Amino acid sequence: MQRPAPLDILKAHSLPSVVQAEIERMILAGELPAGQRINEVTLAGRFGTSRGPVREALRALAECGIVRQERNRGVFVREVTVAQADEVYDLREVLDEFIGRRLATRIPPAALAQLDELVAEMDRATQARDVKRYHGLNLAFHDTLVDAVGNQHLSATYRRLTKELLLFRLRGLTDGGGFSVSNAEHKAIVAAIRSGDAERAGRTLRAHAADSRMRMHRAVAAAS
Amino acid sequence: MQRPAPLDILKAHSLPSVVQAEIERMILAGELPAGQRINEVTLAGRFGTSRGPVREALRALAECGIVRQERNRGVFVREVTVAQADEVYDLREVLDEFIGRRLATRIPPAALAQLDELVAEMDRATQARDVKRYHGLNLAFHDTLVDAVGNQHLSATYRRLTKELLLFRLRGLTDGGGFSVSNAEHKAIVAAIRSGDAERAGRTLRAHAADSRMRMHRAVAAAS
DNA sequence: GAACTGTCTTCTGTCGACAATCCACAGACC
DNA sequence: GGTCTGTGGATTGTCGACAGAAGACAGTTC
Repeated sequence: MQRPAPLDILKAHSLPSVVQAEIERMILAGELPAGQRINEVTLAGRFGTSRGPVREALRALAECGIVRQERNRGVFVREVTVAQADEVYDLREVLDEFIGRRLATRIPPAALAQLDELVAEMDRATQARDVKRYHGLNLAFHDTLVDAVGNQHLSATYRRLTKELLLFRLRGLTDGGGFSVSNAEHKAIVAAIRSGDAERAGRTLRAHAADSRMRMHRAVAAAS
Repeated sequence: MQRPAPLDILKAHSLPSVVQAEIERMILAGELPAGQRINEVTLAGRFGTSRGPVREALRALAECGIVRQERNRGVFVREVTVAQADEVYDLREVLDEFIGRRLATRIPPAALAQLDELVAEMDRATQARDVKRYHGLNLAFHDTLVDAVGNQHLSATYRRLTKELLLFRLRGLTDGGGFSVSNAEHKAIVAAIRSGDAERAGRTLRAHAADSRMRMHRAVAAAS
């Protein structure tokens, strides 16, 4: 995954693009709570633009499911239900298994090294009790996995689903309960991939996704 | 999958929505060839609106990958390369297998009946040598399959991929070579699902996707 | 006291206009 | 003759303004 030249970055990022990215960041960071109504003029004022670019950005976010649009009523931060999160987990299990099977037979050495590094970092974060850093590393770990496959459509699909799950976790229950994902699972994943056994790697990654879903259900049950 | 009340349809379909749907239709119908530059004023004139709604529609289409936006240069109908189509097929195989496994154990009777009906219709279309009708029925067959799972995220993801493949086929080679997909495969799929054997149904559907990919490669090879 | 209705405010939906940018073409220079 | 540069037209990016719908509030009626 090579990144474009610095000059292209400035040219590609039009005003609506950066507005879109910023709104998405605000939502995923929890600054705009789920269900919250989004006021166009307020946002435009915050960004120092007119409503046009804001509307285009919101339209794009609506298309990828981050916000919901109601005619003549405005846009709202999408509220993800438990049932919908379950649907997403169904897909994630399938995609994760695919990722595992593929990587077991053809993972780029650089990606494998990066996974080792991330696991080590997560160990350090665990020792330092740095939950926030651990969480970030965990996301990076899965991003590295999916990108290592080298299928951009897969990466895009996976990221879309991940965002939705992130949105769901913001729905109130702050899942934050410590190091929810044990690093041992991550080590098992890397080991399975390194073994070259497609079946085993696929099974391990699918189990990881299933565990994640189980934790979600437990958190929901505990909150209600 | 219940459809909204008639009143909601009018209320939900805002002007940018219908513009978006119409542009998408024009592209997927081949009226706007791949790589073609899209002129905003022309489109706005055709729809009798100003450029605002058209811009919002294009923005949404760019987000779901139908068109490509270049800053200060305009939007172009997306050109799908063979490599990208291959990526999509990788995903389709995985999703199709999932669909098969799920449906084998829990397909709604109504959906199964509809599949039977569609297969019968395709037989009739084959006898009548109605290629266009057969193609439409084929799309409906797969739509019915994916929707029968009852996972809206799966349906949305699958449709996105299908659109991209449709876009690819429009790229010049008109795949049109008769009844490219044998109805025998469809019958095998329905039979496998009806048997309740998840393994078998998954395998059958995955093979169907793989065959589709092979046909694509052959068409490309023949065209070059 | 509760429900209904009319008005008022706020916000979205849409439009036309202006500025900035890019592309094509013609002319000049080497 | 080929390449570079300057100009003109066309198109996009952005803005401010107006019309219309939705919701809130108060007044009225049963």
